[in-house]
Amino acid sequence: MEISSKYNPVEVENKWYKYWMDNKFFHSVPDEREPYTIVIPPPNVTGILHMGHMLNNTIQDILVRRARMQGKNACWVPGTDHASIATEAKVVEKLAKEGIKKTDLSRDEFLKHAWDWTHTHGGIILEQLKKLGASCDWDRTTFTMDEIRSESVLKVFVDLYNKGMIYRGVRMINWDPQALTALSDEEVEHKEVNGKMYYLKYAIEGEDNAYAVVATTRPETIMGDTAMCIHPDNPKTAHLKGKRVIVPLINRSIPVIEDDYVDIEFGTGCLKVTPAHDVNDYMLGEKYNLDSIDIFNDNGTLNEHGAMYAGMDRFDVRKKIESDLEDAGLLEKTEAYTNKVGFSERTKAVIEPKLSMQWFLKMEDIAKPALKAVEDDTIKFYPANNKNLYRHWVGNIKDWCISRQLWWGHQIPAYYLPKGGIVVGVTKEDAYEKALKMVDYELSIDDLRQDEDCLDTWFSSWLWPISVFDGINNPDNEEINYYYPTNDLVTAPDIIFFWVARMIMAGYEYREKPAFNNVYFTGIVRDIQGRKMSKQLGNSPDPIALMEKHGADGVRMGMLLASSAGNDLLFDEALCEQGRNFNNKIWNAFRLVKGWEVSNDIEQPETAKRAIQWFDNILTKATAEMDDLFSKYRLSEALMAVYKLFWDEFSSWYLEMAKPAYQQPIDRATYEATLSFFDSLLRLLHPFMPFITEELWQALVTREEGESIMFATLPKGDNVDEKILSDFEVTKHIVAGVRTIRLEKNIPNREELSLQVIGKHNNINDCVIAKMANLTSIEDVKDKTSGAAAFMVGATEFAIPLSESNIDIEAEIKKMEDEIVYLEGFLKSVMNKLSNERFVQNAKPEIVENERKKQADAENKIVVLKESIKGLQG
RNA sequence: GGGCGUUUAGCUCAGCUGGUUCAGAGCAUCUGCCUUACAAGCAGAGGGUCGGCGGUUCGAAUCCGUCAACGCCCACCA
Repeated sequence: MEISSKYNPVEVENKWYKYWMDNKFFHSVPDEREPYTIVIPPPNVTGILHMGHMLNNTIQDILVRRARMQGKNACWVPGTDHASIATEAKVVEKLAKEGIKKTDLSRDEFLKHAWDWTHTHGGIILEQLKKLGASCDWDRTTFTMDEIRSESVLKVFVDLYNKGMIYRGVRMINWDPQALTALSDEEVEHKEVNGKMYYLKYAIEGEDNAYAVVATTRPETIMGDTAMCIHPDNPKTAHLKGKRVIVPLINRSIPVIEDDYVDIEFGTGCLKVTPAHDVNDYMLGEKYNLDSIDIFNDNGTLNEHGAMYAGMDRFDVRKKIESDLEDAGLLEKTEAYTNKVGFSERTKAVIEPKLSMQWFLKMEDIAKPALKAVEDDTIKFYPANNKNLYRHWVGNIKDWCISRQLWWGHQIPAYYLPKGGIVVGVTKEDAYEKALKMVDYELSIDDLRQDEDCLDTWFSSWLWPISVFDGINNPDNEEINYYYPTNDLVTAPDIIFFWVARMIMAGYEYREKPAFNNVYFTGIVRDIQGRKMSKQLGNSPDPIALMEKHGADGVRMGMLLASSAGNDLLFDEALCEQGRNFNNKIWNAFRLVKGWEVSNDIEQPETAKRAIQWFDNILTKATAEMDDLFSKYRLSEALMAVYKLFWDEFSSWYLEMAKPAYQQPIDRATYEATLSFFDSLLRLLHPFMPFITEELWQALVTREEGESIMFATLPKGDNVDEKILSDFEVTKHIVAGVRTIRLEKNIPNREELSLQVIGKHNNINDCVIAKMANLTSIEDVKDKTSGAAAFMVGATEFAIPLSESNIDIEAEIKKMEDEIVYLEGFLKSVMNKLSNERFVQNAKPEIVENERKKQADAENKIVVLKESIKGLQG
């Protein structure tokens, strides 16, 4: 045999990807067809492919390929994200290894390093996606910091500023002491941490040996205390009213204030107030006009306000101050305590609340249309329960801190004037022109000083569905008008706030249209034990290695099999094996069909006619099922439907029926029908498994250069003849019945048998039964041969006369008696229902009718079986 | 502390508005097969009190209540 019995994906996959690229099959330009658009969630420019990307992009590719095969003008736009914090951190780390400190570099010098890094490591991930078969329009590859995208970002900033939606102000923000930047609320993860509750003794001024005890988790912040707060109605602390207390160790006197913010039940009833380092304390500070003492440097060490701890790290101070307080007799006790601590989503550093001057975007108005769109299903979420999450967040939205103290990103296009004041302009020249109109003094362009900060990465990615078509800079260009709104967005639910919600807002703000019609939220890829995949655990397989081992098609299928809609996915490499096995199954079915010798002179056997008629219907039915499943984004189930169609219906049933006898040629009509079925199956499979389907589609019949299954239209799911299908189900049961008897009686398949039918039987598929079960005859009889092995399908009994050695009358009787016992139990439950007057009165007529039918069938079967037993015994 | 979700076969999951072929699928398991496409395979089989309890109903995996376990999101209790 010249074709290997094992499918070898690797070379096949490379070959066809190149073919698709060479022919520019992924490229889309606007035309008269209906567009279908997806924008990729841009991966970090210097990132590498992980399993989450694999899942996400497999799903996108399935959707895009399917749309393409539905005749739509499919456009999947790829690109990468500059990932401000993550990339800057990597570059800083790399420089550190070379002994270079970021602070020793100028902004321009640093950016040169960052661009070098980006050019060296950038875009690797896109190359990796090609291995997966991603049919992105690579000619459209964009980057959030390329010229068009950068200009878009700056324009939007200026526009929002001019509309009064962007403002600058001092607020309590989340400070990342490692990345040395402010973060938005969304970039902070709150986690439970086992720590201690410290009970500190604050001496009461003017009283000897009298203390007010404060419970705190952060003793290192006492140097920032500017008040102690009690509840006005708390009798336990009433004696402190109007007093002052002394901050331990540093002996500074602070007032006792009263506010009902304090929880009487919690701790000691005394709260230390550190306005510079706690959001609540800050609010108290505002309310009572307290001083704010910032005791931290930006990197989390204490500054000069930290007194004897100046220069030490905040966590070292916590340890040190504990023993110092103890030595001073000012630590009453400590207790184990669990509280929630904020961590930087990127650097994992503990966040420090910090009072700081930052840029903010007002969210209230911009959020309104975005809330409505999801609420009224203009934008549909799959699974829909994410709507709750979305509604809650968008409904309670706070202003977005958009400035970052980083260099890698879009520098904020705001310029400070020498004598105070800010101008905002896309370019320095724009800003200068504006500035000239504002000031009454001599001003040169060099007098303008640009804000040092850059914008949050998400401030560029929220424009993505628009900016990739240049719809910000050229709002009326052909592409944006054609491709926007995009159709589907496929993303992980953990960026619903970061990205999805904000894209919807930008969509309405700048296009007055939804950014996309549907959002498909994938699950999170976990390992088989349900743990998140992480570098630390080392439980994330290398996607490239997986694809080399099982083929991209196999891995795609493995991913999808595990990802039932709306659930996290427990990835198991065994699923890729299942995918690979399926590839092999398809491959071998192809080998069989291609191995047939075709003859024009043979008449088409009846079996083949029946098989073709049946398969035609079941194919159509499965197609309709898949259409329905796709419309609900239940891709995993759609794959399973076509999997079963191919493996069970086509391979195990159809091909076995259509197959000519050993070394015999096949008739032309059956051959053509089989090729046509195979072709349809490959089309249905193509979105899931692009490579093997292209390989076989090309080899199935002679194709022209430049043809591809990518553009073959999908089969239509029409109405089917249910009678043919249900008749065939009975046929299958009869065949299975014979096969079971062969197994039980140890009768080899090659040994021919005959079948007796006792009772009603539609003999339309008898030729099929004979072929599939290797029977010489099927005949209606009144009484079966004594000792024949019998089985029932419906109310009809089938029997196989056996040779002497196989007859076991006892066993036959036992089998039938067991069946009778079961049927009698069943009958009893049916009768219970039917004898219940309220059931007969209240239930729908067809339900009652059905129970009657069940009763009749069961009674009938029991009669047949009893007769049979009598026959055997007699 | 609020809100949401999940709980069905050994595993991963389907089961829409309560009643037909409602207890299912794939994988895994077991049995028999190197049968002339495929042992990465073929044929067959077993396996579940639908998380617990209570209620509504002629009838509940499905509706209601409650409890439990797990998961996620949000929130300023030091």
